[in-house]
Amino acid sequence: MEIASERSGDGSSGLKEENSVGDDDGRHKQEIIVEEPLVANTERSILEAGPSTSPNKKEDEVDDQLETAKAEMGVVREENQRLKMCLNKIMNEYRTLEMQFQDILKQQGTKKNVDKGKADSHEEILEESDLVSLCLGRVPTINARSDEKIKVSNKPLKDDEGFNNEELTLGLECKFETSKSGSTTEALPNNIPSPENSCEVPKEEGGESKEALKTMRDSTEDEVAQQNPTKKPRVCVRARCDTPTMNDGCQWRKYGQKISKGNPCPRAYYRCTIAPSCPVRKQVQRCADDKSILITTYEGTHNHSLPPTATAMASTTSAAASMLLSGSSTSNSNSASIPSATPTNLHGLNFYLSEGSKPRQLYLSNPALSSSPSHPTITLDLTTSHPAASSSSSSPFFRFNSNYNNNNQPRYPSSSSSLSFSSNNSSQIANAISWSNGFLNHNNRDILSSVNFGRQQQMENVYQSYMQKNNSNNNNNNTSLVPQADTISAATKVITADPTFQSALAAALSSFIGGGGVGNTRGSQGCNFGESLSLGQKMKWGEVFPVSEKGCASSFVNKTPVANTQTESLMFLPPSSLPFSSTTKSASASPADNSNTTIN
DNA sequence: CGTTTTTGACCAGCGC
DNA sequence: GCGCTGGTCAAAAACG
Repeated sequence: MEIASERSGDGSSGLKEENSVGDDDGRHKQEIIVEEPLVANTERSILEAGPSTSPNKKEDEVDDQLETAKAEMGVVREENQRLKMCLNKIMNEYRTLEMQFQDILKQQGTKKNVDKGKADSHEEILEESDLVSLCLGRVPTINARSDEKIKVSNKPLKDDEGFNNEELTLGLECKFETSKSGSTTEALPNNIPSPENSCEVPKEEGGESKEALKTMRDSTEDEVAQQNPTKKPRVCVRARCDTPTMNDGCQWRKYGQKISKGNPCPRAYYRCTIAPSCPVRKQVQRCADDKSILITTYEGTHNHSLPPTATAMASTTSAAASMLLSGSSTSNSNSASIPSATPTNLHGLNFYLSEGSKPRQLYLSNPALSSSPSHPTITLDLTTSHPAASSSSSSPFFRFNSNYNNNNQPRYPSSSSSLSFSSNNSSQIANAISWSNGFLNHNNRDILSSVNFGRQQQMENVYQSYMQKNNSNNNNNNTSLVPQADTISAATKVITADPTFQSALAAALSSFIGGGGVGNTRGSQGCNFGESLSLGQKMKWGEVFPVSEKGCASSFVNKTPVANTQTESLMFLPPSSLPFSSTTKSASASPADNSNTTIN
């Protein structure tokens, strides 16, 4: 379309010729004009070539060539006529199909309205998303808007971009949306109830579908919170902690306490006191089954600057919440910083996250907590005793749980598994996480990238090294270099059952994400999530856990500061050892139970 | 004295 | 409409 227009602009004679045909459709003109400059150039070249021959012959030749050219033009005109008719036919068919499609959509929307008693927002949202899918796939004849949509389809998302960008995001997230209407090819395999499936599309905002769509596109829970305060996304963190609260670096003020049903332990309500207007709140409650597990639920996004120690958890929760908000987006490209990976058999949602040209993935395992269906909740499980562990993997280090995910079916094959905290054997990669969040922070303060804990095979190397280390410590030098599967499994259990390891890992992860620092909260008697590693912002596992063929590195903390804080790529590349012997500044995730994180 | 915590009351949403 | 439950408010108490 654009090429045709440009070329037609060059050949003005061709344009006149074409206009003389009497076309009544400008679009058709442009399509057909593509052929015209060639004819005009031919004529021109013929005329220009004339003066080199004798006058009489020259005139005859010119006349012949003119006649030939006219004949050719006639042929071209006929061809143009035929093309025009074809185009008209195609356009008519297209319009008919479009009308039929819209009728179908309207019928579906009407059904939904009848079934759910909800207002026009459904229909409008469907129409919008449908519009996007049509635009992305249609022949370039619709209008300038569709062209713009296609043009912006590769641009990074920005909150303040206009409607076009919003439509872009819609298109990218059509998997979630259209799965609601059952018209997508990549709908969630999960048996997710459709109202939940749409994630953060505010459902009860009838008549404000544009706002709702924008909310979804912006992928910030603040937007959602403003429009729909009752459905803020929540991020639930489960961690073993002996202390009343988990120190996440932020300042909290307790404003309430309740005994919730089904749990003898009271639930405490805190709100952030760093800024008076900060909307962030958290709930802290002990797990009823295992009181050593502290369940901290975060809600909202800080609207103020955070101390360094608070950025860890804030970024984490923001990332997780935004994952919920953003749902899925792109599915076909890999981040350059993420190594290629084997296809994974993941038991859970596979969230594809996109930060401009850097899509990343997050795999969510099976749902374990769904305490509040009205709140989209994502759970970061830093424990190993969770009941859901047995269903997805033996003992994953980390798990993300989402109450939107209702079965165990893998969603997408992993094209770029970045973090594989698999603790199972080679046939099963249970939890691969590519975790990033810089794009999730609407204040653009905490720009983080991916956390790559390597792949499943690499974790086996961890086990091997760990076993080797253990064997070495036990003066048992007869061990095979390649442990058996049950040995690996046993080692896995030992490793993951160690709360020190979990806390250290949590601390490391949080520190990687947030940049770690020194805790400063008043009531910092809790587990330290933010006050943890002061690691560099860009690290590789090979640096953190120095690769050694047989041995165990003495320290896994090597600082590798990076100047560019906007691309804090955290990659845990193939580890061949698991030397969790902490050094001075390392891994004090919780002063209560893991001030010295050493696994022996 | 300022800040935080405690705790009963109140309100809203939801299911029956 | 009623009751249950989760969440919040606000006054009083506690703390540093």
